[in-house]
Amino acid sequence: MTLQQIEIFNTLTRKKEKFVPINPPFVGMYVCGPTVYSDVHLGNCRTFISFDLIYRYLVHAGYKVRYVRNITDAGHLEGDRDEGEDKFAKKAKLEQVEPMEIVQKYTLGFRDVMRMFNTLSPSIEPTATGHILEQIEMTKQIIASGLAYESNGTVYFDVEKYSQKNNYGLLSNRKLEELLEGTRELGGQDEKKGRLDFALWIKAKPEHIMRWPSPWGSGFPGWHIECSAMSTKYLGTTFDIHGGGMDLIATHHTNEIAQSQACNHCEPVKYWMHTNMLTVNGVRMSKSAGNGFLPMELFTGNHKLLEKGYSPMSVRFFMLQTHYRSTLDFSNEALQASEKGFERLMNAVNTLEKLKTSEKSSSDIKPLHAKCYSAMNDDFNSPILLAHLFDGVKIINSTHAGTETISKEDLDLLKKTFHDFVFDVLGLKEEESASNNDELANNLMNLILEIRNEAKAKKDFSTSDKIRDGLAKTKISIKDSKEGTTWELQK
RNA sequence: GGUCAGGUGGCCGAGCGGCUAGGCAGAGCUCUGCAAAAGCUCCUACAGCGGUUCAAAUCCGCUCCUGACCUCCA
Repeated sequence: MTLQQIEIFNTLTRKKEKFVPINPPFVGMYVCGPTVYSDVHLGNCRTFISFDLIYRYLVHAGYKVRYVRNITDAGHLEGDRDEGEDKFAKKAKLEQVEPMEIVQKYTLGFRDVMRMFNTLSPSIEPTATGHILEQIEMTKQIIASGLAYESNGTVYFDVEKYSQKNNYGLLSNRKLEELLEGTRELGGQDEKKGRLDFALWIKAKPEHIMRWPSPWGSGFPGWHIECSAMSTKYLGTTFDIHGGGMDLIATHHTNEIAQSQACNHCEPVKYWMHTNMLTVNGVRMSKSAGNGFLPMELFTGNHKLLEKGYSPMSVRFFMLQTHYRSTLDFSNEALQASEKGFERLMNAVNTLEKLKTSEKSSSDIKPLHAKCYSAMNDDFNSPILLAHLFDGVKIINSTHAGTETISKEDLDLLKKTFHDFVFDVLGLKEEESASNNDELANNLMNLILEIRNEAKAKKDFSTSDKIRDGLAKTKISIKDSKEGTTWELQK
């Protein structure tokens, strides 16, 4: 198929731009992944689900995407300013295990959650500890270019010197003077020369377990260098898309640009994309705020703010109903609305297979098909896409009810539209229920429904209603239609 | 304090100069033995105050409110 013309909101320019890959149809996309020292919370998941949508659409639109998402398993410190404890070491001490056991546990947990949300795996999922050499090499090159210096075993990036020839605050739209205002004065004992300088390599204290030899002694990499090193290694010195949460703009991505620029002497990224935050009662969900939801809590409903559990696909649908650059507020009501909406959409997808065709169509499917593409081409506007798909749902249900007609040709296009967008692009899927995967339940239910239909045929409605009410008490709902009676487990 | 986003109907959320999405909830009707599902119809909002315009939820100004970033966090 021909490539779709997509517009992407670029954080660099703060406006939508035509997406023109450096080397079409190939696209390189790097997304900052999780730091695996604890369970991912729902806010993290939102970002990865957003980029899953973006990845899926780019692939659907005909691009050959190399999608790289890192696993941060080293180098992050508690607290600020290159001091404090290593997060992994802290957690390991707490759980009395090796730091790498922490890494393993939460990496596997993260992948499980991503699988439940039906996200596609990245093409490459590199780890920080697997790329220590690359990070050391990059640090050496930055020192060689004169933009970093070693001080007592720690290597710092010289932000003020970098700023003489580059715009350090390019991505965050801040001036150096403004940034300097927000920092403290350096004390006499500081190793750093400048207040904004940040560490590329950090000297390990004696008790530090995760450490590697380097030209500057035994230590570990700084906070930001892993992404620069790994994106350069797998996508080149300049690549198409770099993504992450909006909270990474000011520090992490700003420093990433500076490092890559200092090392490779070119702008590392053409399009910077940032997803907005998930909020709870208007406040950002975060680990430090203690208002984080774990995916499993949401699925099971085992959380004090939840009335019930919600399935992974309902949650995915909930997130897709909001544009990735808007904040999304989390509430029982909103989740319940999404659950119902998702169900309606999936019911229509099933009904689609049963539709009978006519000579002529009473509505035109081609515009609907085109509008779905327009929605996604406009900076991946999934809420608009869903609105169009619900127009399609109405057509499907009306045709099924006999108030509309559809031709063979239009039905084929409608099916293709739904399959492409619901499954391939939005990444939604039918959720398993007892009604389609449990043979015993099926056999029992068939018998019960047969008895009920016999009662109905004899107009013995007290018996048929007794069966229906009894089933309802065990969370089984049944529906009578012209084609027969169906059943399903209530959510 | 600095920087930047927002404030849309009962709720969630698109739109961002004229055609006034969509989902959920609510009301009525059709279908049905009754339900459920589905269909049809109704409910029509853009924080406030000014201004620009033939025309503003959409542009400009002011006011109020909320949030984010500036410190680890997607």
